[in-house]
Amino acid sequence: MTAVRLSDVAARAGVSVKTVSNVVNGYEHVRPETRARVQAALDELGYRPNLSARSLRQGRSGLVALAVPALDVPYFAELASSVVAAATELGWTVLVDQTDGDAGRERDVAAGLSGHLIDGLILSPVALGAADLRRSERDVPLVLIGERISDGAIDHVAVDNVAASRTATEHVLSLGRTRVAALGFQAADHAHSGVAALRRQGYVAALGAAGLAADPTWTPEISSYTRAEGAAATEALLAGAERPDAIFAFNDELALGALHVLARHGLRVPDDVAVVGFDDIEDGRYANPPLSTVSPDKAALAREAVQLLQRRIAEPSTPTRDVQVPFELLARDSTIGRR
Amino acid sequence: MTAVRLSDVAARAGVSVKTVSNVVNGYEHVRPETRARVQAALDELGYRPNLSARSLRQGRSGLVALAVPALDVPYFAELASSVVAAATELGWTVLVDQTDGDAGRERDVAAGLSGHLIDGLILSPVALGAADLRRSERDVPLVLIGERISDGAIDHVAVDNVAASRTATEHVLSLGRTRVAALGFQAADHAHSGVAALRRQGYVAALGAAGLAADPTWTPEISSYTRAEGAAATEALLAGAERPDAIFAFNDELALGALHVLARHGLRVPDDVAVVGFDDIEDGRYANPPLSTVSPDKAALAREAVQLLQRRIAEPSTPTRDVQVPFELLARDSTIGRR
DNA sequence: CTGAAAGCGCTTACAG
DNA sequence: CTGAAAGCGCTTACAG
Repeated sequence: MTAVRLSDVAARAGVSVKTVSNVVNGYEHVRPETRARVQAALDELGYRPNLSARSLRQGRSGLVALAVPALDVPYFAELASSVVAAATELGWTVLVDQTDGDAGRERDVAAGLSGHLIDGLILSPVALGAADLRRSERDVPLVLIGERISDGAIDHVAVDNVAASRTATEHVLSLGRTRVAALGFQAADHAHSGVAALRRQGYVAALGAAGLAADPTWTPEISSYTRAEGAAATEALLAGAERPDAIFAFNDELALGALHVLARHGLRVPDDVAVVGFDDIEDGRYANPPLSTVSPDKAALAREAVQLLQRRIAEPSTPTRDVQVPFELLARDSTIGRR
Repeated sequence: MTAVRLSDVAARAGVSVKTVSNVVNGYEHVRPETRARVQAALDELGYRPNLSARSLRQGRSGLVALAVPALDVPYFAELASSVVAAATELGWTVLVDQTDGDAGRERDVAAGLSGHLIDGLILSPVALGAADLRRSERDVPLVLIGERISDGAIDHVAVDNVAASRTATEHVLSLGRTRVAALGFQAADHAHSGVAALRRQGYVAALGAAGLAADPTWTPEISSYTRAEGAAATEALLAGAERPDAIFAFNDELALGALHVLARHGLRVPDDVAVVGFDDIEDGRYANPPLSTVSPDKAALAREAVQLLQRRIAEPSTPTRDVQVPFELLARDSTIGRR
């Protein structure tokens, strides 16, 4: 709590505050011997700048926020980790915030985290649509991540969910499966997030191209993308008259729940039922059997989001961009068996 | 970027800045009609306080930091989620930081996150010992979480790792297993964290009480607590002359790696090998088979940490405390089979 | 290359 | 119950 101020350092070094500030901020034109004297004083006193003061003065804090629905959801945890890494390289400190997928929290966060504290925000929205976000009196540079809810009015980075979902469906179809259940359909009032609708679209398109129609009995509605919901929905599927021979889960957690229930029922994966997920979270790689999945390039997602934000902060009125990052289908044991 | 200031609101409402400040901060003695007029101006202008200015003035920011080694490690992700929830209840905003288990980063973070920006810090150290932490010129209230590296000089909250580890070991011994391997021993120079040493202690104690000795062939050294390491160590165990009939992994990720390899080798869990982990991460609940584990009360851990920090911030010189939170053994299929 | 001084937006004694 | 003014620690034109 010893609050060493710039002026303390200045007194010690026998120079003005301005000169100390110059040294601290790496300003070029300081005489070497002055610099050395100031640096010595800085070190002796253990000076560290007061960021509140600096931020008040400059109008920038060097803080950016990342807001995700939940930190304990593996996908978001992995994403957060990547974003923090990418932002740290730029010398930013990241304030990670948890919205719980709550519209109010998302709005608050989009409104600038209740204060002129952050220079920018990367938001993974669930509850809020593009319209809400545009309407909200934002005064903070914003980049949306992971959802194609943007209508072009806000910078946005995501994977092509429709194509990716179609690829996953085609993968199990190519294995000769014809009764392909989908886990992830949501009732209209839950489907704000967009992801559900987009992945559904890809699934239906792939079925259609194969001359198949989506069968409502194989597309149970679920309320959240958790293992528990995946397990419950799979139980329901298995209770039906005919058993699916493949399950495409719209995220890995749903798939892991499905795997759990299939094992409980003594069904073999993939022989009886093939399972493919989406997200490529680490859990899937070590599941029994290892989970096939669509792997979005999370590092690219994070990198692009941070770059878009940097650009937006530097030039607030630059045209918005919509960046797509690549994905890849990882065929593991849960669809193609032991290699 | 419309930067509405207190003085703008004051002008609009026809009162002084002081009065607006009083209303914003919920000061009691403001005449109701004045309050109403100010509130109206506040709403119309969409005023939001500048936190940098407030923090500069008050010396407090309302920000606390949580520093964990990695956000994408399930245990820390779940812990972070709990801490954020507990802190939010106090009206704090949490800045989550990732140290990568790097000593330099931990030191920086302990030194106040490079600026008088945060009011306090909850740190889950890996690389730094109590001595380092005490020595570092800290000027920020600090609470340590999860490791018993504290020597009483710093507030600390954790589970009783020795007792918990002993309980896990006793559990498999009580099932009649006698060749109990342990996954989690670390070479001395990796064992900074203390957790490895403490859990090892509990394991050895339980074996000893059962008249058994720890056998080096069943306690392979591992370098990190990941699924990959758990898998590799289990491969090594299975390559040995005699097979263990139980594995106690010092965390669930190691255990999940073990489960993966046991399945690959066609071994039945728990019939051939029982497996018990530590941490109770969600992945374990849906593993095949579901993973028995020691479950520390993470919510309590988070709550206590936040309370200790609140107390330390309010009274910087209050005596340090060492809080232990309860744990519970969850016996699931991986040790006791299908119920 | 360096200094003196203003001002970022807020809160808080101090008056009234 | 309300106002005028100082000051938190910094950066930045403005001089020299």
